[in-house]
Parts: sequence; C-alpha cells; structure tokens
Amino acid sequence: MNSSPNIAEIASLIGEPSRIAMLVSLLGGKALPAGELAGAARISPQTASSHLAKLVEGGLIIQESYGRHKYFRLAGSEVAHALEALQAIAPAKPVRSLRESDRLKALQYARTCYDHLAGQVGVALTDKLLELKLLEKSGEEFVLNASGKMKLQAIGVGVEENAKSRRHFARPCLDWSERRHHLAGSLGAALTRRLFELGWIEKLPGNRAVRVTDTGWEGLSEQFGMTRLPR
Amino acid sequence: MNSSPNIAEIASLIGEPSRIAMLVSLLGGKALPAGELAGAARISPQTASSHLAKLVEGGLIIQESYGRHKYFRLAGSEVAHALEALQAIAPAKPVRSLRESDRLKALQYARTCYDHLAGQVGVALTDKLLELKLLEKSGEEFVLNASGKMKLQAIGVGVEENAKSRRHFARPCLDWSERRHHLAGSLGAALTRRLFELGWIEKLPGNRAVRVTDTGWEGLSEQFGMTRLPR
DNA sequence: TTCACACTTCGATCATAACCGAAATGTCTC
DNA sequence: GAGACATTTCGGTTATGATCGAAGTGTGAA
Repeated sequence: MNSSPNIAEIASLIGEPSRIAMLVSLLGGKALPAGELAGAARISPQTASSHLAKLVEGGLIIQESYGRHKYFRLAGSEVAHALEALQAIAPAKPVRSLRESDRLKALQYARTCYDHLAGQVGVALTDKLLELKLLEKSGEEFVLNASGKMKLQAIGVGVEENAKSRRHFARPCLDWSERRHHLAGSLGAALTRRLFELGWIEKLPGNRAVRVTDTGWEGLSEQFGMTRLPR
Repeated sequence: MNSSPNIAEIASLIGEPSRIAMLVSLLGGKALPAGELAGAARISPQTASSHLAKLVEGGLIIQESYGRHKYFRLAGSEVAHALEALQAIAPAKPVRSLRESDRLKALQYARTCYDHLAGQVGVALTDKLLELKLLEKSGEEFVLNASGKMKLQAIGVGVEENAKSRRHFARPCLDWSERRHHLAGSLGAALTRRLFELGWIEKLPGNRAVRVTDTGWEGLSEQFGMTRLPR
C-alpha cells in the first residue's frame, strides 16, 4: 500500500503489552535472560520465547547465547530513542496498587534511561549544568562549552573520546515523568557511567531505579552545588 | 503490570497498517479530510472513521470541523518525531508495482517530512550548508553560526523568531531513504517554508513528493552552489 | 422541502495472533 | 549416564479487533 519503510510492522511489533514490558525492562541497558524477561512481562516462558523471536526477527533486540541461557539486549540506541519518543507522547497510565505506586515513585525520583540518568535527579543535574554555564542550549540542543569540558574531565568523565563517536553527543531527552529534558547522548552516557564508577549512584534491586548514595550527595553538592532532593 | 507511561497503547495505536497509512499521509503537515484519508489507506469510510476516532482518542491527531467535512492533522511535532524515530529503525519494505516504484522514486528524490525538506534534495542542501560553513555540527547536532544566520536572512528566512521558539531549533533528522541526516527543527521548517514562498520548490499532486522548479535550481545554484541533481 | 454528500453508528463476519499445556531440544552438574 | 534447568516447538483454544453492509445523523445546495 504504502511506499515508505515499514513502520507498521515495527510499530505493531512494539505495540503489544507483553513485548513492551520486555523492551522496557531492557531499557535499563543490561542484557537479560529469556526467563527473567518472561517474569517481567508475567507470561509463560513459551509465550515469551515466541515474542523474543519476533523481536529479534524485527531487529529490535539482539540475542547472545551463554551456555543454556540466552541473553537479550536492545539492538542499539536508535531503538532506545524510538521507545523514548513513544514514551513522550504516551498518556500516563493509572496506578493500580500500592506496590506499583512505590515502584513508580522510585522510578520518577531517579532511574537510568537506557544508558543515561533520568528522573527528578537527572533533570536537576542537567539544570545545574545549565545554571553553572557548563552546558548551553543552542536552540533546544545542548552544547558542552570549554569550561564544561574541563569540569567534567576533572571528575574523570571521558569527554574527548565521546565527542568523536558517531552517536549524538549531547542530545536532550524528554523525561516522561518530569516532562522536561535531561542530558542524553554519548555525553550523558559517559557522565552516568562515571557516576556509577565513583559510587555516587547505585542501582536498586528493582529494574531501572537508581539511588543516590551519601557520598554521591556530598560529591554532587561539592562539584555542582546540588542540594539533596526530597524523595 | 508496568509502571511507566502507556507505550503499549500508543504503539499499538500506531502499529496498524491502515492507521499508519493515514498518519504517514498527515506527515506532509497538511490537514486532510476523513474521506481522503480513507482513500489513502484504501479502506471504507466507515472503517476509517473508526480508526480516526481512535487516533483522536489517543491524542495522536487533532480534529477540526468545517461544515460537513472533518479535517484531521497530526497533534504536534512530538508525534511527527516519534514517527520519524520509528522510520529510522524500520526495515525497508519491498516494492510491489511499477506505479509504486515511480511514487517511491519521487519521494526519495524530494519530499516534505512533516514541515521540512527531506530526500536526496534535502540531504544535498544540508550538505551544502555544512560545506559552506553556514551550519556546523556540534557532536551530532547542528548549530547555525553567524554567517549562516546572515545568509539565510538574506534570502528571507525568519531566523530570529525561530531561535526563540521552544521547539528544537536545528535538529538533524535521519532520512529513511538516504540513511543520512537532513536539517529539521524549526529552522528546517522556516527554510522550507521560504523555499515554497520563493517558488523554488512546489508540491506534486502525490502525497508528500516535491519538485524543484527551474527558478529553484537557479536560486539554489546561485545562493548555495548546488548543481541540479539527476532524478 | 428534497436531494446529495460527508461522516458516524450498529451489527455480524472473519482473520490474526496471544496464550498455555505437553512434549522436544539442548546444556550444565553430579 | 541421570537428572535438573533453560528454552523452544507444536497444537488447539480463545479473545481481540479490522472490516464492511446497512442504516442513521448532520450539513449544504437547489
């Protein structure tokens, strides 16, 4: 019917509740085994297997075998970007249970978004970078200026090697919970990686939620003048 | 099940061939009446009506009534952006007929992408802007520098008022046919609007395809040193 | 008022695909 | 090799939703 590339196929692949649940789990950036993904989507392993095969076929995820386990991860940042773009136009979903509500609050507070930091903390950090004039807006895009480069290098973020990579360097990413932008792209990923290395943030057992440690708040306050955000 | 916003709902809304056909038609940026959208998707008016109601309900399109006609248009540039992001990860679709093939070639040559210029011509123009150092890449983002601003103002593109708008100013947009970036965002839209005003490009009867006029080639050659691209 | 037209609502049909039980395949441990 | 475990294949059931014919609503023109 339609001459453009096959969006319908890819979108209907994404538009299935169980598959979305699995894709969202993979948005954390980690590779996960089939069984765990089945659990996340609350479906039987057989059904999950069928869905995963379709997602691989469609090029959305990539499969790696380790012994009797099969691990799956997102096929790349373009896929994550498409999921983010969909999140940005998706209506908020009503919360069902108290447990859900707690999980949701944790996610809204701080989480990883594929490979960079999002949620209240992510947005606040991005705001501070802008406020301190380390990062600038060019139109609606972010640009890291000379003092920003120095500052980030000082705390050990590899800036130079990332600037060369083909991927978007300092892309803004629309936060679904805050409805405001946070820092994404390879710079956002490098910064977030460093925050983990420094022990300033750490993953919570739940899927993508993140906690800022006490030393983390000290560091963020010292380096960027951030004050501890109320939960 | 899942705590994040309701991507599944929105994606399954998008992931239906007839609805995609209608959304892609609306990517041209114009508002279209229900009947025309039904024709584009090759479905009966009843079916189209049902689909359109769902799209409105889902917030993807907006409805305006003029007398006994109802016009529909995309709800905003976020929706267009999400569709583009999906296009970027969608596999190319096999071509069916000769007529299709012609239509496809016209689209690949030059078309509007929501509100800016895409296809071979769009990518070539963006390349020229970069080559002439009017536009620069910052990481993977575009920035319009001082000489670029002057040049575009000289041919009548309203640059200042756009820089202030909340929308992305000079976003790169991945071209599905060329697999390379062209200029999007509010600057891309303003430039394209001006090209229409100048009569350098004009819409072809088919949906989104665009033709470069003879005066258009003259102007593009004079202003940006572009040579006529073979079809 | 009458007709034509654009669109919507209702109802029934039909195709698709999500789902799981049962059984098979493959891999690791003992 | 035996048994446990992760994943897949097969088959049959079932729910969902896309589709269109027929009839209804609302608008504009004659």
